Amino acid sequence: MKDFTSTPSPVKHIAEPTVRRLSGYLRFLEAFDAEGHETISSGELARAGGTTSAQVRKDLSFFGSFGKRGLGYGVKDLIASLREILGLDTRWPVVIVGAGKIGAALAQYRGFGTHGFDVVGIYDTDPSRVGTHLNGVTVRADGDLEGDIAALTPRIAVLCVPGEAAQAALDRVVGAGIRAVLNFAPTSLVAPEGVTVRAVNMATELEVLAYALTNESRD
Amino acid sequence: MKDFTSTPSPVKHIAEPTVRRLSGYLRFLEAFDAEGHETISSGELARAGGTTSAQVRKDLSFFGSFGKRGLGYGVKDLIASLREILGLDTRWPVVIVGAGKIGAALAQYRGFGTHGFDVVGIYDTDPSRVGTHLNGVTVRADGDLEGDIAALTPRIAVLCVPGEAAQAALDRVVGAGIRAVLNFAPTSLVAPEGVTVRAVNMATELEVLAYALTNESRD
DNA sequence: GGGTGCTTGTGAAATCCTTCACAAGCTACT
DNA sequence: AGTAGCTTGTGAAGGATTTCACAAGCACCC
Ligand SMILES: NC(=O)c1ccc[n+]([C@@H]2O[C@H](COP(=O)([O-])OP(=O)(O)OC[C@H]3O[C@@H](n4cnc5c(N)ncnc54)[C@H](O)[C@@H]3O)[C@@H](O)[C@H]2O)c1
Ligand SMILES: NC(=O)c1ccc[n+]([C@@H]2O[C@H](COP(=O)([O-])OP(=O)(O)OC[C@H]3O[C@@H](n4cnc5c(N)ncnc54)[C@H](O)[C@@H]3O)[C@@H](O)[C@H]2O)c1
Repeated sequence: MKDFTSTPSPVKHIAEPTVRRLSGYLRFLEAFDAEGHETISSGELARAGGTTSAQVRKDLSFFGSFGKRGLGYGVKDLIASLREILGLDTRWPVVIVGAGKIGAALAQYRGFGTHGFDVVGIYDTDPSRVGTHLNGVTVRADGDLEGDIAALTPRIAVLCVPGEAAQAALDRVVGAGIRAVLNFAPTSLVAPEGVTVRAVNMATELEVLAYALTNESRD
Repeated sequence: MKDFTSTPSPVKHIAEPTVRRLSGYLRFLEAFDAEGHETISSGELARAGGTTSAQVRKDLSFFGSFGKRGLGYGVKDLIASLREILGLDTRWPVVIVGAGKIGAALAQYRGFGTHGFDVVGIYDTDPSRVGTHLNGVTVRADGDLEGDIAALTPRIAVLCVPGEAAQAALDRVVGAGIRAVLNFAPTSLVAPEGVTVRAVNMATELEVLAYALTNESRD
């Protein structure tokens, strides 16, 4: 054991790849649980997550001891622990900015809700879209954004506006108090310190694939 | 200079994070070029890409010397070099499997085309969707998949089918010769050696944000 | 033509992440 | 109760990536 006298919280600093893997473990465990399994070994989790058993154990050991030696991990227990670690023991209200093709698809995506995220508002500048219904949520005018964020206190915003409008949309949601943003526009945004911005960039994903195909030379 | 007598190709092995950053540089450079700038320094690129100037220079130095000391990098030259490195000096035909909300949004996404990827086919099992047009491409029956892949020789497939159907869809496109896949279903897939599968997982992205918010304790 | 100010390219150091290897611990079975 | 067979948890080693720091090079100006 280390000398933890100066760190009251048990968590020091977890790298993003680790958090991504934890999320992957959680997703597989939910399916595994639905199949009726009671326990799982680090090796099985590793195969599902595309990593190694040692990596799985290391990842989990950052947060405590969840397994039983000789047996493995209790599936339900591990799900609960991972949910708590990831901050999913509460539901997260989310706003979507931009009700175009991608914004609408996301608003109607049920996977959001089953993972603890609730779309509480979706906003668009186009008057012809305002007032339409998407999966129970009504599209509202973008002028309502600040007031709604103050009232509904979502902590995450998803940006689905055109690239030219993305930085302005980010500035607005940040100004309204949002500190975590998922950006679908293919623009790199600058955010103030303390605001986490993650980008989902289709072009980058395809380019990584193109690179892999171009350089598939060896083993 | 190193001793390269045993490596005919100048590229040894580039980590995926590096490729991702290169893709980001390229995207910013295209916008920077459109604004009429002639040159850019590693520091400017770093700020846009959320990294450091040393990182930018290291990333580029894997592939050669593209800059001029005291001046920076020629924007157009660097764009051309990055395109070649990433394998974007040719166009990539792509097939989409699943013409639902996400598949349709992607098929109509113009950003695909402007980055060198052409949607040459989109497939669905639902007879009511087959025959509809999306951005100039007609939805075809999923039975046409193998024949079309043989005829059109796309090398990348994008999976937009429900989670239960994703592994089967992967197996089919791989069987038909595809070796690079972008998966939107929230399922972890197993692919044979030599096939690159990348997953875009909304739940994971949001969970990383939730984790960041939950542990936003320290800078 | 020499000096000044910037910026690149790159070894070396530092940091971060992954893999290895094994003692410790649990269960089940004889 | 003792033993056999797995599987976890974790220091230590190993690799990989990032950061540091600085010499070398170019342009512009006086
Ligand atoms: N369609 C895709 O598959 C896809 C894929 C990846 C990324 N993207 C990106 O996602 C973004 C949206 O794409 P899309 O295909 O949904 O485009 P879209 O044109 O269908 O939708 C954009 C919507 O944003 C609205 N809008 C514009 N400015 C706004 C503002 N300031 N505030 C609120 N709403 C605003 C528009 O009225 C429109 O309804 C783009 O940046 C695009 O590059 C799209
Ligand atoms: N909608 C979103 O915003 C969103 C976001 C992230 C991930 N996803 C994932 O993307 C996938 C598709 O989501 P969606 O919202 O577009 O669902 P959807 O139901 O609108 O579309 C799925 C489509 O796939 C077709 N399909 C089913 N089996 C098929 C097969 N074997 N071959 C070809 N086509 C087949 C269906 O007919 C349907 O048209 C799902 O796995 C979902 O979890 C969706």
